Amino acid sequence: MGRKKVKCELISDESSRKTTFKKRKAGLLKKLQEITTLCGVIACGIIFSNFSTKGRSQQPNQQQEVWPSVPEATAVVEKFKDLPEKKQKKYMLNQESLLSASSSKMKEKLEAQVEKNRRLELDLLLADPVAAYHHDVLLPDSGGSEDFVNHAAKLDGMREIVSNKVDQITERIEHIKSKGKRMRTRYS
Amino acid sequence: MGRKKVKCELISDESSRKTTFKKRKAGLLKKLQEITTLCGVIACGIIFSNFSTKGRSQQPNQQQEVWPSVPEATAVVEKFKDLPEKKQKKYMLNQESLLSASSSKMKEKLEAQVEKNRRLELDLLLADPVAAYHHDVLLPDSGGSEDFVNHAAKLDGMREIVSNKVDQITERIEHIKSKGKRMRTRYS
DNA sequence: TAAGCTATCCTTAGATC
DNA sequence: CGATCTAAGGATAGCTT
Repeated sequence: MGRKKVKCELISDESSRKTTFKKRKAGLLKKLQEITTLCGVIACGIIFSNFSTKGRSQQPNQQQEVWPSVPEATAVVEKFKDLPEKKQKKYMLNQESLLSASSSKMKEKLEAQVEKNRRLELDLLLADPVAAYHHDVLLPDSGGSEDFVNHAAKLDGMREIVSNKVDQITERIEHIKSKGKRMRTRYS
Repeated sequence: MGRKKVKCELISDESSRKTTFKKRKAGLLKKLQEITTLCGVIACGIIFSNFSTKGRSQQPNQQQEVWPSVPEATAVVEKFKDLPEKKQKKYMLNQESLLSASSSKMKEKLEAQVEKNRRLELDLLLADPVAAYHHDVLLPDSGGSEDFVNHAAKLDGMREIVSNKVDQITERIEHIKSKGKRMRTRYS
């Protein structure tokens, strides 16, 4: 939109990135308001940003934008959390009946696994490299190109690690899938 | 928008209300995706609707639309819930400010804030962003085929998340590197 | 019922102050 | 910075298939 088309990628210039963020955030929240009113649905939106509010702030400050009011958003969030949990409980029941013949320790193990996965998912987000970028680059303030190079190097290393991890995961998935297929039917 | 302006109130005709909902939902999620990519922020959206999915469904079935993936949205939600209530209120954008914003100012004074605990947590995780995963991937196996199916599905979701992170990191690196060269790349 | 089509209205990138 | 303005690209209401 606007005077020029923009590529769908991170806006490099921080100033315009922040400006764009503010504008788009406003537009987004307005659209949330509209779909809620026009269609009679319940919705909420949560945005976390790390834009510094003060020029020389050395502290990365995490901010959240929420729509609609926090109480309402919280209610929606609770609702959202309820559904998946119920589904999960349902699944757990199936698992129990499936493993009923087995030791209760297996059940515990399964539950622990589910919990671990949940924790892991959260951790992955908290360790978001995007956050890391803000976190890191904002500190040295207007560092020279040296800082950027170092930082880039760090991220490079991180990417390599994560990239390898992706390959490992993919491999494991294939393994598990083939194993699962042999034992059972298929799944998408 | 479209051929005619619509009043900002519930659309009376259920059919067109549903159509509008589908269209606007798509637009909304797209905008979420865009602000995330363009501005490097973390966001999620949750929508509950009651539109019947099947032609002659009589039971009102509540459905949820989530962006991005459920695991990621869950993580954002967790993060949101973690913040103390006071802070939530402080950074809240409510409907009133949104409405009055159309005429003049929708500025939200957001003080700089130090999330020391969160920062520490981030630092720890950043030290080894994939440690948690590593720890987790090893355990599964055993159990029936359902386990494989379930596990594979989870890993699939996880891979998607991690894969996206890789892309983000790559993007960051390019951005930082170009910045380091003092060459502000233009985006067209 | 869903999928395309555009005329229109809306959002917003870039420029100014 | 933040508030405005404006040109352009985007989203979509009402129709058509």
